[in-house]
Amino acid sequence: MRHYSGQRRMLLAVDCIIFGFDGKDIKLLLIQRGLKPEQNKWSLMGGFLQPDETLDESANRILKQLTGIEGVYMEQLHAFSNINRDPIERTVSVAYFALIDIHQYETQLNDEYHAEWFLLNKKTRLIFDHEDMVRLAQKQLRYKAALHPILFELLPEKFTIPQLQDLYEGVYDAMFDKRNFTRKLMSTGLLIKMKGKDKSSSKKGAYYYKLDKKKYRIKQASFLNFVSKAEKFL
Amino acid sequence: MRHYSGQRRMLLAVDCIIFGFDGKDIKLLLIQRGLKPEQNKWSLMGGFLQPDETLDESANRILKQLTGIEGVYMEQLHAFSNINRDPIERTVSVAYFALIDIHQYETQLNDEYHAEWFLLNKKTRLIFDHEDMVRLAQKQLRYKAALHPILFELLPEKFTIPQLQDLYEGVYDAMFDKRNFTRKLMSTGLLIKMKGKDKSSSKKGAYYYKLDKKKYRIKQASFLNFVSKAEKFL
DNA sequence: CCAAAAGTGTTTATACTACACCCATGA
DNA sequence: TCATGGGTGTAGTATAAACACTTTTGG
Repeated sequence: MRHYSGQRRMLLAVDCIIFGFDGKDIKLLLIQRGLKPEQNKWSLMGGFLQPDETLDESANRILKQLTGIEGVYMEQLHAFSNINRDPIERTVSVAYFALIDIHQYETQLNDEYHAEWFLLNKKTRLIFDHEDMVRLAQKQLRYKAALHPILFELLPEKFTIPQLQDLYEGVYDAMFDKRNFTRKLMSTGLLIKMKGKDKSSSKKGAYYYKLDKKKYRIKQASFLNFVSKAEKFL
Repeated sequence: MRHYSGQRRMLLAVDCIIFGFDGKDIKLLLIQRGLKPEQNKWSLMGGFLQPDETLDESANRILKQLTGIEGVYMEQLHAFSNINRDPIERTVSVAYFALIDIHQYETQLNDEYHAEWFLLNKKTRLIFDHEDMVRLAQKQLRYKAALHPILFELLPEKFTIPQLQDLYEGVYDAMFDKRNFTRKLMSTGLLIKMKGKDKSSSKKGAYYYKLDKKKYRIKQASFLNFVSKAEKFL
């Protein structure tokens, strides 16, 4: 037997929700769709699953095509399968979300795709069910970041505590007490204080920190509690 | 335009990891596969996604075919896409996991499929990548149950605290202090004490409780802390 | 010298852990 | 009457929350 008979084959797509942080705000990378239908409308970066690749490989290929970057944090989010989600043809799409450091890559954007960073809360109309995908990704980001230290993926090698706090406050759309925030952060043992200071946002300057990468890899698999109960969900 | 051109269509399958609890142990519902290849080997219950259904609908249809039951807790787990996961033909499978009360349904099993309940830790060899699916489902069950009160889905309407504790201990393969466990449980406000007692497992008998369904629906969306940090993951 | 952001401690309340004895009953 | 499992309380520790002043320095 070479095939299953009597079953219909379908298109499988992969769409990437790409989050970035510019030091102040959380942003979403969108492209102007080249294909019809909905040509020139804003859309997530996506593509079709190829015969010789897994979904993970496909998502990484797509991310690389658009941004030129590889090896970033990426996880499978959800498969979307509404029958008419793509008006042209039945297509099931598996959404992935990725976290990248904007600064490292903003110059690498591939112009061919007319990509742009959008503020996450500035609701841009997207094609198909891409808005559902973004909503779910945002929910998942909050969920995950409340328990695991994944938001470091959005920061450059060197970062300051106030930057980190801005990031968490952006993700949860909430304000945190900086004393309690700093204490929690330090209690993880994940941060290493560096010599220099970042003076770009104050006269006094804020110390740079970097991640203790060894501990980071271990702790990713375990729970943390960055965010208080009430704030874990909106 | 009626179709996307130049893209290959593929088979999409849905496989269901069905967990049950018999009052003592957590079990997994497996079937003897009717189709070749691997005919007569044990397998998850699965099927192909049909043109007129979403993945959620497909998973529910498959569950109903096998067990006759509907309306149980079910969530999408993950899409599995290894290129040769099915040796016959490239097939991407979306796994779902379901929680059902064994007692309510054990008589409804459809004999056509030679279904049987297996102890979760008794490692039965499964076809394809179904063991990966089960492992991931088990991990997800632990993750979710540490934060949300989903394990009630495995119990009948009326249940006792010791049953509930057996259930949690089974899921986490750990022992909990019954005083602390009871206190945590009661502090959720989700349980309503009933008149009768279950005398099937002791002479004194244990009080029956039922869920406060209204509060349950609200709390499912929020965090709980049934399990201590150390035990959230194995 | 002063505006603006960085950095730092203490107190209180809540939640978690460890731990041991009495109760009810059927056999 | 006794073996079996069910039910209950407390004290100590750890974690989280609320809260305000001092430091640094470029302009």
